[in-house]
Amino acid sequence: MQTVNKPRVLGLVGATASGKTGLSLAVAQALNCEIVCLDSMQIYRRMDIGTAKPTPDERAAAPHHMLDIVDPSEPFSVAEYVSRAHTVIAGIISRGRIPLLVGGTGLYLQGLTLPMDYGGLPSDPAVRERLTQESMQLGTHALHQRLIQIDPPTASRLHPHDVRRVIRALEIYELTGMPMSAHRTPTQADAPYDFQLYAMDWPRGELHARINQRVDQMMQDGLLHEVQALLCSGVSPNAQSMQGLGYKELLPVLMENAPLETAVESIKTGTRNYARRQLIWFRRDTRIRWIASDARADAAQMIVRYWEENRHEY
RNA sequence: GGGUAGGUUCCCGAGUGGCCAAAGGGAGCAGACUGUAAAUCUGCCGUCACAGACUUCGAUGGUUCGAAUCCAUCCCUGCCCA
Repeated sequence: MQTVNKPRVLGLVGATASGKTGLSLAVAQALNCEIVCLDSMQIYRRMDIGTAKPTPDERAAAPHHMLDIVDPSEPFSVAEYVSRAHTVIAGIISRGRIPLLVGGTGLYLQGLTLPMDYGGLPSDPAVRERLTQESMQLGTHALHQRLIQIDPPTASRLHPHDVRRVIRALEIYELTGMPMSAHRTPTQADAPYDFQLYAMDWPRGELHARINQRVDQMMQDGLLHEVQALLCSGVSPNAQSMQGLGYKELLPVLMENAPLETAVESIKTGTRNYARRQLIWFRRDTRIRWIASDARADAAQMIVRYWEENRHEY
């Protein structure tokens, strides 16, 4: 393939609560890896319990990167993640060690894989704001109609209700003068690394049980206090970080005295839904090797063996 | 024991004679996805040999051309009185 001269990168992806962290530590120690967080919420400081961030002990087992890199009151984006992660990965490689991506944010993996062409185009707050206003006044359908005029291929690809994407498509046109569909679409061949990816496969029912259990554990560990502390420190309830699972559901409990039980219940269902979306996303990534339930125990050894066997292939 | 409000498809919950396999929501399942992605959005969701047929709305029987909707009896649940 064309991956011959590309640096190799290990990756452990998959649904929440599928056991990525534990496995990552085993692999990292066996191969002398440095772990790179691939998670859109663990990047935030002071959000430890709700994001199931690796503990200090776990972090001591191997170097971790891309954790605690932004303040919860600040916004963050894929592109920002990608550019910082590329730097981190390059550093690890230059140190002669192996980068091990660990996390469940599919879009971030895609960003690392494919150059984000017009994705390199920052969102213009003014344009974004104006389009958002328009969508509220004229309705989302009106914006979609406009998109049909300027960029038929993208308009037909996007559902009229998908405001977020319709707005971004319009934004790209306004900012570049070129419709979204006219920009070139990056392919797998553009990937800067040779990825070796794994994900843990679980029977759906078992995964759900693990999720429920994990949420209960988070509550016991003081998730409510964590959210409260964030609010007290001045983080706005509207902050992007507060949209995270486990955070957004507890806000009404703290601010409006909503019942805790139902909030916890909705964290669980929200997390289950999220896991399903992660699975759907990763399922279509043919590079990923799925570790079956019965192979879970030897997963680390298998990953290590495979890595070493392929060392001299190029 | 008396009174009263109810029992609807996995859950909540509309529906009070035909337009009802039955609104809506949730769950579940499938899918989309390029600068908010733990987000945003879409589809399916009684069964089947599925442009049609079949079985459902606590149970049984009845009224009617026709009932989840009306009547009778019975079973169960909440609340109030005793």
